[in-house]
Amino acid sequence: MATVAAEGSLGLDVDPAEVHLERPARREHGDWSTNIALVTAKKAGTNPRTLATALVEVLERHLPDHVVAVELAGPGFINFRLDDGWLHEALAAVLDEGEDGYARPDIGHGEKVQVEFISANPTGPIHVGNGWWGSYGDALARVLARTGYDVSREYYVNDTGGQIRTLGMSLLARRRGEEVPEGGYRGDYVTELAAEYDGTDDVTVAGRWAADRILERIKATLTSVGIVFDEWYSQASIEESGAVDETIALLASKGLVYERDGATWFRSEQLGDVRDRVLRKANGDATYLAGDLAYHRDKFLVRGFDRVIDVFGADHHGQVASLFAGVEALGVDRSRLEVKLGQMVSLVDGDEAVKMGKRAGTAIDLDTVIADIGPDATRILSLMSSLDQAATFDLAAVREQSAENPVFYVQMASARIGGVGRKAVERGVVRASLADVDLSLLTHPRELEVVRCLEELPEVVADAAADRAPTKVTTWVRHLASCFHGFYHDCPILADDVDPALAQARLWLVEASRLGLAIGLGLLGVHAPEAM
RNA sequence: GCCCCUGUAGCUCAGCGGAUAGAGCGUCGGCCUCCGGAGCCGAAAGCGCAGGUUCGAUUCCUGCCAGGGGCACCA
Repeated sequence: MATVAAEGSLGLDVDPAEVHLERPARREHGDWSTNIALVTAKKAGTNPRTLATALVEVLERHLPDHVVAVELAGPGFINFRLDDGWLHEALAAVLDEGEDGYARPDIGHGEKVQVEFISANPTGPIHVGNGWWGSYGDALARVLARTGYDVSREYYVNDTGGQIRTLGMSLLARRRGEEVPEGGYRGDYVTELAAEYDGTDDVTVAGRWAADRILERIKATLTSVGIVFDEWYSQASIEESGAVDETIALLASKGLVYERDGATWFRSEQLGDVRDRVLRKANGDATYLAGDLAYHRDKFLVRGFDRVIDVFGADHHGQVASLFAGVEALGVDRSRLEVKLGQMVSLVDGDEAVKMGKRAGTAIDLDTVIADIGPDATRILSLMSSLDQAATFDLAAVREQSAENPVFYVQMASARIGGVGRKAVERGVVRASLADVDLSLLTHPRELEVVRCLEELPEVVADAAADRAPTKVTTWVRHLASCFHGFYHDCPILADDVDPALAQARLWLVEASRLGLAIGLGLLGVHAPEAM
């Protein structure tokens, strides 16, 4: 606002996309800062410092609300120093809007978006990577839901095809008390399921039965870490509905399909893929790609999602170009599809590397990790690094040094907040209504730091949504916890020598902290315990 | 060979166009008559290499080096 007023009176030609009003990294650079002189000087035919000096003079003649000083700094930044009043107003706004209303920027405008994630084949327990990418998908969905998107979470169940027959074959072998043949699934869970199976010897029937049982286990595992879905979409249902044939026919009608060597091919190369792909094999089976294209046709053209975000593991990178080619071929603008690839996750346990391999049954189950370090630690750890980072986690460090775990650091803040509430009750202190409390008594640097942090949350949430990066929320939550611990350490709330009016203001600051933590942890799917 | 991701403090990770690059663990040194010290304060220590774009690059572009992943009529 200040910059707008200034540019008006000087008649500058500014590019709004380049001009930023931001919080400087360093406190001594003021509360807010703008680079307007830096980016506009060349067009104005002058140098940044000269232009900034002129702008500062204009601004000093009519200071905006709460601004007490405007300064030229560094290469041409204009820094604004505010009185504490703006922070008190910000705090009041946080409390006024509350847990449901605060930090809910509408950037989605009701756009209908589907987030598809995990979608692990129901041929065995899900592994740690699924859990990591699942935490991402779930948190992203929560962030999008908070920022005005109409979100649907979906798990695509690959309950058909060769792998299901392989699963059935493995199950039947175990039931006969034999070894699982080469290429089959050898995990102990197959043996356990075989003992319960009393159906026919048909491999598909046996496979389907086992897949159903395994899927139930997967659901239970995911539920235990707070990951839930709106839809479990069956691949078999797509094939059985005839949608695959319809999709191939649709592509054929556009001249994008041809026959060769007995198979049906998709001309994906002309749409950006590295080569053409098979849709129907010589044996008559549809390929995974054909089913996936039918599935995406269903997402965009039948169910009408404006946007689809697919979260895959990096090991599925090879199918991305084909998918984009297919979506475009179906007449859907490819910008409506986003594919997020989660890099591989590796675990170590002290000095020992933890093996990851699925068919051999040596993969570390997500269940095992959850049982080891707990659901909250599992979730927050998986949301500490970005999806693009091939992260390594040391189970021993999280387990044995649990007191030093970041989860505990954040939850400790939550527990301390709960402790203040309990202590207040114990001492008969009742929080007065906000209208009767003077928040301007909050002048301690530690108190103001907490407010500054809380004030940033709406922007953090908006950035997390726009960048599809829920990890930004994790960073913020840890920062808030840090600010709160500092405040808690230096600013007694219920001690005898604290002025009652100040105690009231501090109680409300504690409440605002609780609220901020609840919003942040809620977006991450981590509990905010009142006691530990 | 081609495609994607990553190289930031001893270790694990944030930051991703701005002014003196952050956190946790580890190391070293302080703080408990006080609401949970599972905390707080301080110190040492870092942007793989080389060009380019820019007023300004850890951040964007190119090349190189190193690591991970992918290139099926499997899913």
